[in-house]
Amino acid sequence: MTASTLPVHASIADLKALIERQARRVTSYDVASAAGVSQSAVSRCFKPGASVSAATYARVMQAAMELDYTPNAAARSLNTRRSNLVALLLSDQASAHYPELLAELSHHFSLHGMRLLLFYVTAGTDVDALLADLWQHQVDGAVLAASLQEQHVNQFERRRLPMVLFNRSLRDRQINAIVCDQAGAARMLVARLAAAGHRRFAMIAGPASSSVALARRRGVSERLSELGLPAPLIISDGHDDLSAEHDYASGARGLRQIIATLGSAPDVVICGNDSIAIGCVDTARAHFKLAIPGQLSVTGFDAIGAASWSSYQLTTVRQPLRQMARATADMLVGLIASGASGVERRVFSAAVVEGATARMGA
Amino acid sequence: MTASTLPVHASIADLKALIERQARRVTSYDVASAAGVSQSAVSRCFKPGASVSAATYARVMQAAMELDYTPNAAARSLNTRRSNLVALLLSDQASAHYPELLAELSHHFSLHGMRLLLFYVTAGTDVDALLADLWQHQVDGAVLAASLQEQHVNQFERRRLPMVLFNRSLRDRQINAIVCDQAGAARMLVARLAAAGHRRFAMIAGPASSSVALARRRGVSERLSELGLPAPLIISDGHDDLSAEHDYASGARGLRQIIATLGSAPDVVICGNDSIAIGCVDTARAHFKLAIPGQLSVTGFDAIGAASWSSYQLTTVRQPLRQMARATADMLVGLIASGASGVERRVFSAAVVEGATARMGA
DNA sequence: TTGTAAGCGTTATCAC
DNA sequence: GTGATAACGCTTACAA
Repeated sequence: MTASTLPVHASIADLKALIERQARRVTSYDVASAAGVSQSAVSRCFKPGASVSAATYARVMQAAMELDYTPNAAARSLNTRRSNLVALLLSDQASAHYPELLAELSHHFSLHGMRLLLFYVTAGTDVDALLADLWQHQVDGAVLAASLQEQHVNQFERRRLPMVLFNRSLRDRQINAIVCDQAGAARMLVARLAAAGHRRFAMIAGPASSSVALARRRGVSERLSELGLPAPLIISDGHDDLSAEHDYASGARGLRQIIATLGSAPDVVICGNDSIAIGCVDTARAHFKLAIPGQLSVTGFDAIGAASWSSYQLTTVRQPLRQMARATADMLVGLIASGASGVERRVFSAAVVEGATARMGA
Repeated sequence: MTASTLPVHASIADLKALIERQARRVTSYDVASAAGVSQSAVSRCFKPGASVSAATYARVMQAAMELDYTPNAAARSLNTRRSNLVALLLSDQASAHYPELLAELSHHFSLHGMRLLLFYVTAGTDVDALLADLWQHQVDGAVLAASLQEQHVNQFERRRLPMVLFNRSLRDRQINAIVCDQAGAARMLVARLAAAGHRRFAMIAGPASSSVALARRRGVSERLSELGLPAPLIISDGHDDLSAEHDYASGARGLRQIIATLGSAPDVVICGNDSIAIGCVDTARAHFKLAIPGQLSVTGFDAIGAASWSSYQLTTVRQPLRQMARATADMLVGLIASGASGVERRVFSAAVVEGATARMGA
């Protein structure tokens, strides 16, 4: 027993000292020599479905543990051409409106052994430089949750980098995407409001730079026209400075503008998102002394945390964000694994959350 | 002219076809052969301060462009031992309370050419597995913005991986950190409230698992005792399910519990964060019909977006989050560059935001 | 300034 | 099951 263990321990200590002196990393060669096997045996032990005898495996793992050995992802990536990295292109809008998105995506990708490399796309971002950096990192795929110009999206295709658009699409282009039917959600909301007797609609839309906001706006207009109701008065701030405070302020401003324009309150104000809606509700109550939903209905989108606060209990629309995050990971992982080219577009639908800020007939 | 350009174009097309056929990536060798230089010349052209003649540089860049060449970060990382990757360990608490943190960190690291690799640490996370994955990725450093056990933090030191703790610290340990003086902020708040005449204090603390929440709680208690005021009644939910809704609900529950325990409302309720405070304000108004701040003062922490909404105008405390993010990037980049070992701890201080939910004497 | 050649630490192919 | 050996694509002395 001592005869077999002592020499091993001695050599492990020596090895560690040697590695230290040479200021290099612990490699699979070190583990191999410590375990008395070949380097390729070590490599196999760290590959999930490889054929190694139990005895070899045990000795290798023991040595690896004693040396604090960890496989080097850069070296592996060089060889396998798989980095297990996924680029996430995120706008500050997306992260502001869907704080849980990131955690969900991260979670689902990690289930597949993949990690997220973060690329924030904000107003001042040099997208070309960002992409140049992105290509270098050899990511296996990308999730596009930021609005990019078509020319930039095209580069992903040219480089054959698997990608999935999240809640956005490109006109006249078939691209893999996970989306929520924003227009459909808006249409449904309009239909329910109309059924409950609302006739004079107004809307405070989100930023025109957001495809989500545009789709909601389109859905509202179209459905109203189909129902033979008058076109809504639509207010839209040109704000790209996306912060909850800004949205709140545009809700407040928007309502004032609507009432100034119409001369009186409409039946309902459909707001492009919940922050806007809350700003609208607060202004309606405090400034115009309107009872909600008695004298004015207000609705939002997204079902953020504050929407359920008892002061608001906002009538809003919830996207199945967790499912969408999961679908995004599954789709991208599938594309990466199969190298497939078939374009798929998964459309989720949103659900109206009946709160207490809109009259909804029985 | 044609004599010099035509052949080049022909060979570039051939080269692209060849690479395509061999299903391999475009390498610096391809660029070298297209530009008629050696591979190392190409490498130099992509290295910032290298010595290359203008003519060579131009031809290389031309060829690189035509071939869509991009340096391979994995290969570079393999021999420079620098990945330009920073691991960000994030709790869902941190991302929920500081939605802008991520964007700020990402921005400041990108200024140094570094990208964030995301590691979410949530309740169910297997931290050992997470760290195993982290080591493999050869990150140059790590930002720890999640609560980890000491044994896990120690592993970063053992592996000599530069790290910076964000808004947390380890008892009896000197570790590089960027923090905000939560206890100091709480003390200042207490002092101001006491000066304005508040005597009976209560607190609805955040989760005991959060070091930030604990520090705030400690600051409140200590300062009150120094002032010779009675110890506060402290309510704390054991909630680790961190969502804005949950915080809001604990604010509501907390106030009921406080009033039930004391038999009447205290002078002020200091809440561990803004969501809790807003829940408390709503319940005070709607359920207990208390005028705020007339009959009850309420304060929060963090100055989230909703704190400034006109229904609340919360008196709260703001951390200089952007500066802290910047300092984090600077510190970590410095540590990576210098291989330094000196421990530094930068402490930022927070500022009271005078809202309308607490009586603050002149 | 430019080219040659030796790594960096893996995985993969192929005999044994 | 196991061990040589050749990539993977780059950086970096060193020589020219």
